[in-house]
Amino acid sequence: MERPKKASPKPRAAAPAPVARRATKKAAAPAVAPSKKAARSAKTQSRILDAAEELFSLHGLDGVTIRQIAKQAGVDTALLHYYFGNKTGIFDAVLMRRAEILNTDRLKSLDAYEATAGKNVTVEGAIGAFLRPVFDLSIRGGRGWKNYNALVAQVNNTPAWGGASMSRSFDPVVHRLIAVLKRALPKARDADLFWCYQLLSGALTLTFSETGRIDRLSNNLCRSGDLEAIEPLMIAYCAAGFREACKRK
Amino acid sequence: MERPKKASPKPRAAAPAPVARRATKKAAAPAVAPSKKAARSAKTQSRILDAAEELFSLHGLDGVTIRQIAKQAGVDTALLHYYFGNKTGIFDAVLMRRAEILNTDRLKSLDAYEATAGKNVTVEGAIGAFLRPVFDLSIRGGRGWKNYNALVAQVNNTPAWGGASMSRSFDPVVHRLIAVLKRALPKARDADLFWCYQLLSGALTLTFSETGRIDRLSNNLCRSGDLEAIEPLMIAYCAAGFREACKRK
DNA sequence: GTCTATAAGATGATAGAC
DNA sequence: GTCTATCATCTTATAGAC
Repeated sequence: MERPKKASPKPRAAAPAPVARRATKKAAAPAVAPSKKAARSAKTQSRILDAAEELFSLHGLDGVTIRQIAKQAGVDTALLHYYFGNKTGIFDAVLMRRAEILNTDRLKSLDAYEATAGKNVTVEGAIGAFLRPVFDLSIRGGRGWKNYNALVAQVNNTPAWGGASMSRSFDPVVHRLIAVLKRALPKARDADLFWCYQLLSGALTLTFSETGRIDRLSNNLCRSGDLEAIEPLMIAYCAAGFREACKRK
Repeated sequence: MERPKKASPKPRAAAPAPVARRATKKAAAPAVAPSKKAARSAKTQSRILDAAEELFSLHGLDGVTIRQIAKQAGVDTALLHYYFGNKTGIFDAVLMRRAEILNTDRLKSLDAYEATAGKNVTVEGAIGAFLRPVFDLSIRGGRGWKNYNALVAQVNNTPAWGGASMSRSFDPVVHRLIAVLKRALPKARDADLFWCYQLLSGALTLTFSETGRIDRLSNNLCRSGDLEAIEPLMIAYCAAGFREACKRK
């Protein structure tokens, strides 16, 4: 987003950060009202983020206007600025909202796998523990998670607003995955493990982008949205890939 | 690109298609001038497409304005409309320009491999024949090919302007690849082959998007642009993946 | 073929009423 | 907290001079 734009004339304090201000509210207000208002506010913000998430996942950061988001969320554009400051503020909020949840799930999954596998860590097991949470959320988490994953696929492949966001969100948990994989592949070179992860990452994000291309390509033999079918196949594919590519020298 | 825009008020004949018009030019013109002019025109169009290719590869269709393209190409915006009609006309022209070349190279490569391998077709061989042309062009074809490949990576992962374009450009040669692979994996189910191709496609396009993420993730142990390093590793990885995933039932 | 000028409208952002 | 109204700017696209 480094388009040559008018340098925002008045760089006033970006967003009033309503959540923070709520704490400083005068205590004279009725006991029930504040929490009720807060709940309402949280709900509105959620609606805004849901709408933004869906639109961004379809058209990318620059393909969506503030007005479109506001319209789809059923609120006024001014509210988006009130809550999130500007357009990139909305975009970042969309990305952060679910990243933490996914990271927590993945770390728990890897921890649990390592604990039960003990000395017998396998490549399939490690990759499965890494992939299962994101498949679970996409399959059972509702449309929001599907939209989020499709958005991540775009971010992952877009230089301008891609690399940095992905690193910030996901690098720690990837390092955790690599550490587990090293127990199954003790002779593998670090560089090869990272390269293999990149191949896994590309395969994963394209799968979640669900563009419908595989449907056309296969004459409807495969369906983009059929995540149940692709999950076990992907684990087998990537595990074999890691094993083979990491035995080279 | 289905943003709610003013439906272009005057749907006049899109582009004057200057190349076509050249043929109908009055023959009274001097013998040398027409071809000289044509060469100049072709060069200008090339410059425009080069600029558009680079900007689109960085920011996507909606992240680039006609003015930016014109500025980078060193020409006036009106010229872009003259040659390509509108913005999507430029985008399509960018995608088509190199697609044919790449497809031809790939088909030749697969034909040559099948001819020399005879009965001994291997998964590595087929995938190598499919991948080598695109790696060669990216490594030795200059910056234009790098930009094009990065753009394809975005298109591949963007639902709105993704699935259809990719199918139109690349489905035939993918079917050719699958046909060759079937000779190495005669027992594989068609659906599994298509799914595996999707995993290969995601890995391939992310590699060419060169977002710099792998550099950060690996603390500069791997470099996004180091295609020579990733090519043999990718062939080994994907071949092992195909073999393993296609033996399931 | 290329440029100047401009139409016609969309966009991000803000101020201020309630 | 939410809405109305609006600014200043940017956008695509076209007409017409040369």
